[in-house]
Amino acid sequence: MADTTSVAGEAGSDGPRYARIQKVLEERLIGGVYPVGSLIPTEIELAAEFNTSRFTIREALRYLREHGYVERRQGVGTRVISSSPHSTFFRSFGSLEELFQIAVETYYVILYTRRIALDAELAELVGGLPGEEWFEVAGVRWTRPGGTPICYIQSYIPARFEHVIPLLDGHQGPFFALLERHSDGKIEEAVQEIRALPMPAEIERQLGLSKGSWALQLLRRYLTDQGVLIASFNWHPSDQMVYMMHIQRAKPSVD
Amino acid sequence: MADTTSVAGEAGSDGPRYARIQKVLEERLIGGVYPVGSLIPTEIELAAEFNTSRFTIREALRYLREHGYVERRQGVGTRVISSSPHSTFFRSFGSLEELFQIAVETYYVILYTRRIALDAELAELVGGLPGEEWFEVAGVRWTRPGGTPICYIQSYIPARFEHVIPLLDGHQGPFFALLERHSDGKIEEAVQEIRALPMPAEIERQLGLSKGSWALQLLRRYLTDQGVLIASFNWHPSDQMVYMMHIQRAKPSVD
DNA sequence: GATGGAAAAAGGTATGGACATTTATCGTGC
DNA sequence: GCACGATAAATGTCCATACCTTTTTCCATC
Repeated sequence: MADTTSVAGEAGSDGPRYARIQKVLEERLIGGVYPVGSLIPTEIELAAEFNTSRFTIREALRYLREHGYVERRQGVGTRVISSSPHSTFFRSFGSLEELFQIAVETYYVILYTRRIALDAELAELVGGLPGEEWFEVAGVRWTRPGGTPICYIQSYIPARFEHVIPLLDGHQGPFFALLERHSDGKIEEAVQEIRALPMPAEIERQLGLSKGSWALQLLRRYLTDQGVLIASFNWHPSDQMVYMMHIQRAKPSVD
Repeated sequence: MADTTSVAGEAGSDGPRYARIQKVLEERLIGGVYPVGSLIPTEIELAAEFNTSRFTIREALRYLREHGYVERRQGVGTRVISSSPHSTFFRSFGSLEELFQIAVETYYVILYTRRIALDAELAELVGGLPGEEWFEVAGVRWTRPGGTPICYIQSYIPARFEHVIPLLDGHQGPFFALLERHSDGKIEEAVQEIRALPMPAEIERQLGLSKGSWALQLLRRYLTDQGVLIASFNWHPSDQMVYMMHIQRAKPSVD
């Protein structure tokens, strides 16, 4: 009866121990034993309950975190954020997280920069005045250098950031964000608006694009159909991985 | 000089040790020091090289695996499968892996089953004869129970599998595959063809679908525009996680 | 009451060891 | 030559322990 290797609430003895603990905890999360918003017991407590080591508990919790059940914070604890799993695919895809991923995990190549005068439509889009002088920066986002092109992007930068434009020509990098750090530590973003647009045919030819992957087709079609998608990226260089992203539609979609 | 906490090839001392080792190994993978197809040094060897423990090496290798650089097999070693990172998103989405994920990570609810006679178009689609008696099974795939509907699916099953049809009515489960295991161990698949179709409006109403997430919109639009997408799933119950999937277009798309 | 620092609590990182399980290989015996 | 078993090698799992870092709490001080 009291098999020392058994796990409370889980009779089966197949597979590694952390997997069984994982299942037990998952059931508790789904069943509401650990309500959304609450803190679950600490690693030490769980290790005591399941009569195992902290290592094993951590392996189980790793799964729960990667499946979107909990978030963990040093000094605080493990908080329940969902009572159901989110596949990586849908969790990211159904929210802004996916675009966040695209922003930080992909590769941006700038094709050209040019000085423009805002027309009426652009002025409204970027929050400027018609006739005002801005810079237009065009680029293509890739899955990785030499990988699959994702979308064609036009960004708009106010003229007061003119001094950064030379930095842009030929820029290639994992992402694209222009920031100015002022003496008081405040960070100002140069790129005001980024439009993801259907890729012009000539650019497609120029880049020698094969008829793209699903990712390209889907994303491009979505962005196209939505009209315009505006995204502004903010990057905090002081922090290793703190990115913030705000996305809004330029015009309400018909839905 | 010979700081014991430093890592070969990496001068910086910021962040945890495994993160620095991670970067060094990543550079070697990108740079071709560890060529694609080869086995990288074992955990023990790496631990010795970096003067650290196996735990730390494993943390670093975990990252490399999760980013698509290497695959690891017990009893064999760690093999290089790519010299560049693949974001989870694009790696899966750009290939069949994504649909594989959808197949195993989502939830299938069968709406109805009915007996039909093949018309000419269907006959060609499923590889039967016009007038032949088959079964049509309609269902909706969800991200999870009660989650987001992904697509509406019609499946076709030859009449000789009639005995399995009663099992289907009301079926709900993580995936949908009907298999027969013969006495010789051979496995035969009951479901011949699965069509992903635009969801009928009445079903949408019946299910009370909110205007869906991106995932729904994108996937549905893609499937719709492609006309018909045929997928056949094969499931090997003998193996815990061996799924095979074959996908082909019913009709050549215009591209 | 506001401030600052100490202390506690929690997860994060790391060591060193042990044993289990899987896989490939090699040799032996048939 | 083939089958089979032993063996070695590599990753997988697990333990006990220690210390670090972050966050919160709370108390003493001003």
